[in-house]
Amino acid sequence: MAQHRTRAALPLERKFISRPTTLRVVEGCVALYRELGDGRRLIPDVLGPGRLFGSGLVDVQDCRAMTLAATSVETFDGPPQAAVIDVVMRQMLLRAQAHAILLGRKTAAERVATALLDLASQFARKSRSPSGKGKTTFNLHLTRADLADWLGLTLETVSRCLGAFKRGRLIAFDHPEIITIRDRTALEALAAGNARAFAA
Amino acid sequence: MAQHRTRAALPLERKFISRPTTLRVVEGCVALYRELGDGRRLIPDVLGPGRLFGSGLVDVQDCRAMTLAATSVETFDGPPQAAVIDVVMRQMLLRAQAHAILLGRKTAAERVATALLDLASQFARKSRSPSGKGKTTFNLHLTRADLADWLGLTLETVSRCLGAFKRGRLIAFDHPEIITIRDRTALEALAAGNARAFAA
DNA sequence: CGCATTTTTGATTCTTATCAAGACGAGTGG
DNA sequence: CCACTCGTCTTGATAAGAATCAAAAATGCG
Repeated sequence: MAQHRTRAALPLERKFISRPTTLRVVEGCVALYRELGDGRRLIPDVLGPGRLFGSGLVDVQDCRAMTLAATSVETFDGPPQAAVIDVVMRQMLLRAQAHAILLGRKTAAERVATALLDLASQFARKSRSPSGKGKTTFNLHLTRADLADWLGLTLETVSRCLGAFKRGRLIAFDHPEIITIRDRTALEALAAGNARAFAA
Repeated sequence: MAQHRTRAALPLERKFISRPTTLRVVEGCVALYRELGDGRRLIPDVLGPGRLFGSGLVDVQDCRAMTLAATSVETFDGPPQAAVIDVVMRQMLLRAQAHAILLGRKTAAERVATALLDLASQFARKSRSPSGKGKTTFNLHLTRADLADWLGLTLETVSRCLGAFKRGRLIAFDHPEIITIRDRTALEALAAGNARAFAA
């Protein structure tokens, strides 16, 4: 599936990637983003380990990519195989459509719940202690502002939602970047649009 | 580019398409849509003549398609060529990302302005009279409710925006479905996010 | 010519954005 | 080790934008 590849080892902190190649996230987190003329910014997708991106794939047009943590990526020398492109594009499109629903028709709380579940699935640590059933802990690589630009909200609203979830025992966190999911069922109900609770 | 094709001639009015084939819009208008559990609905894309869609292409997952006017489509017998899929997917992804920005970061007026320009480019009538410079007239195949579901708004807000544009001489319409663009420049400025005017 | 659907318009409410301080944490230099 | 500072996060008060509720006007259809 992969052509000749080189480990690029970019332990960049919030550096920018603009080279025209295809890349795969090995560890860490990459966010695609676009800036409007004025201050507005939008992050259409957040990529965890295993996800592919690069020119001619995803950041079509004028999207840029930025690493949000100590991140390493592999580069592919030639253009990737057509079959690979197809699979990745399909996944991107699927995610884009799901995200469109989120942006167009979900409340703030529903958006944050959806985001938490997505990030948990991409960044979950395997260390689920014997006691923890369904409890997942993961590193939220995004700041509140990044989350806001991903979810079409403001950073204050994101913070309020996370606070409300914490008070409601859906999640837990001491450090604002290390999140534990305590009640996945409730989060999923929220994300799906059931459960009208937890206004920001 | 096209394989053996048959004119399917579906002069359906808001009928539903669910067959697993690849289709091309010949004339009329097709909207892809998804329904959430409760009443909420979202239209991720609206397709005019020339656009391709169908299974394994666009309405990936559980998107459905619906015709919004007397519409005819061609069907392709086999699966389309890989190159065709690639081009179409790329276009869809591009549009999806642009739409994500609209949904995530634009005001109601900006969204409606963007939609009008998009629809004008897809459905413009060639009959630009000698006097009309830049004036385009087109048939808005979508109802206000459809527009709302496309733009992540309510039908009332859409109606108010259109009314505001009409009063501001940006557009004109007597029949609510036949729209004429009178000031394309202003609309484009609005759509781009400049010009803070015309709150709903 | 009614009847049903869509559109417009108005009044009000709600959610979220905006504005404004603080609080917390990490890193720096004395 | 301790101020100091910068960036992020939290929290509160207020405001703006769009949703909701409600009811007319158009429009289209049988």
